[in-house]
Amino acid sequence: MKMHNNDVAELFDRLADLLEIEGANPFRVRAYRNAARLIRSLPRDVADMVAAGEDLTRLPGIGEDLAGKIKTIVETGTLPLLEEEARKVPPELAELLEIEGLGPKRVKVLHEVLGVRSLEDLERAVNAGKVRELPGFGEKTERAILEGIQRLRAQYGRMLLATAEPVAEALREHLAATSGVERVEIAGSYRRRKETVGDLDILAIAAPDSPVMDRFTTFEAVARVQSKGTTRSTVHLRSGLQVDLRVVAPQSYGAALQYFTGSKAHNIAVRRLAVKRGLKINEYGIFRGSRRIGGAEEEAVYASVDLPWIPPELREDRGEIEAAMAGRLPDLITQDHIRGDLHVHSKHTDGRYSIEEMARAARDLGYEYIAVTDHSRRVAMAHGLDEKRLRQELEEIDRLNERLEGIRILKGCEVDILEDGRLDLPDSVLAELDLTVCSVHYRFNLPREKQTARILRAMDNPYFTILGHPTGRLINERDPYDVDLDRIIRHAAERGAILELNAQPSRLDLTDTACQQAKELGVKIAISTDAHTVHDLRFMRYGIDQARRGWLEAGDVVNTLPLNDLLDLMAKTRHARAA
DNA sequence: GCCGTTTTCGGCCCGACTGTTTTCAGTCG
Repeated sequence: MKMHNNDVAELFDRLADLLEIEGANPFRVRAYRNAARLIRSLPRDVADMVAAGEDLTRLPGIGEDLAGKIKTIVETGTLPLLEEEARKVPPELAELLEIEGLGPKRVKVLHEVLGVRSLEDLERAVNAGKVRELPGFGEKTERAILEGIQRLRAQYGRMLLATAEPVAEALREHLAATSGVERVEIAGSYRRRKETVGDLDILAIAAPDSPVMDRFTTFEAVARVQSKGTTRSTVHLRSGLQVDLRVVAPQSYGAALQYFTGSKAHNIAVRRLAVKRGLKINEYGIFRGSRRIGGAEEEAVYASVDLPWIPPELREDRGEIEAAMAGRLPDLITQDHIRGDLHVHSKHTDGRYSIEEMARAARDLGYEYIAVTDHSRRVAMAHGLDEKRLRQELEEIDRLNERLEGIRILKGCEVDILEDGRLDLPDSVLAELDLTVCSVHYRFNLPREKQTARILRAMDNPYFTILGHPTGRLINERDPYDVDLDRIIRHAAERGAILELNAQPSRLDLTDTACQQAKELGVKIAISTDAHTVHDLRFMRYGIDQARRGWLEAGDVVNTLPLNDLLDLMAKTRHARAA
């Protein structure tokens, strides 16, 4: 079985867990975790890189040893060191690290003294009153462990950004309306606009006598107060979301904002630069010795290490520091660049509104154009269009375009990519369209080779324009289908095909790193909402967030083009393939 | 385990909060 990047990263993470419980050198543990993180972010499979004889030690954080272990993993599917460690430490113990308040030291004690191996064992030990007798444990710890077990069992993983947003904004306003509060900002992965958030990190400037902490812990959505101090408190909301509030002094606000925005890897990289310059950066400011030299504004943190301010969406230590040093940070796309939406449905298939209603809603957003892309016949569940019904829709669009001012409706179709890679409608009718969004909706479980070949073949069709939701994933619900995305992106580059960044909050398909790779290979992206209602058109901003995380600039995205330029590009794309 | 115009050895980001201590270890972010 071929080992993909996630599989390799998984093994390193497991090894890091076991080493940590064993009490190994924490920097060694970190080296494995860093490697796992790096491998997950790579655009290509390390297995392919190994097969091609590439030098893996050129990757940051990968030395001779890890390069050798990667090679072993992709060639044998396993890692002797991991198996050896698994004999010393029961691998199930790693699960206990997920419990809030339990780290490697305590897990080790639980295992060695009480023989705990699993969540169930731990639960029994707590109920038998044995845990409180251990050194360093007490009754409160016992209760915290029980609660932690329950939360872990109820937990589904990280929350969609779009799900967290309403409560996050309500909380922000609640805090901002508190007396003595000068500024409030949500930092963390929320500010970096990651597709999911694990918790919220809120930062505030407040006068010393401000009741902001009380206002925070008594917010109506709070289910449980985990800790409460003068500068930091943690609560859990009813939705399950954990929220931290930190109160900082005005002269530290910028440093704190930078620090709590993260990512952790980005901060470590920035601080390393600071150390080289004899500076210390922490959440209170920038210091030379004990003397503060800045920290009120975030820009000063970057300026202190000779960098321009870096947009939060880029702060993942995926090259943004190097780009900033070289003065080559991207000029990231914004919502204002967007001139239209190239993937929307109407009530002719599974949408809820008429074409006219969708077009007017798009015009209200300030768009120049909207492409109606109803489903093709194969998607029977959505009452997909056959040739005849599609032609009727095209006639309706002609009539609307004559009548409607200020918006142009483009003729499109979300054409199903059949199992063998053919498109679901004959070329004769596809030729009448301005563009196609071609997508996979069935047979997600094809073997990788077949799934990849299916999509590559579809791209060769002269009427293929945009690959819709390229991996089919639904965040927290459905994994991407097994497909060689690297090959697909390369093929798109060769064929002049466009890839969609589907802006549905639960799809956000392509991922940030895939966007980055597409950009590097010169593949254009369409950021589209896949709207089924007029309200869904507003999902565009989540697509923009993701695009920014993927380093995209306006010039990388086709729906920033004025109408005529867009139509020219679509026509050229077809000629390129037909030739 | 990685890494290097201050180093091939000795560093590796750093502070708050909790619960258990009697001055601090463990955990978290």
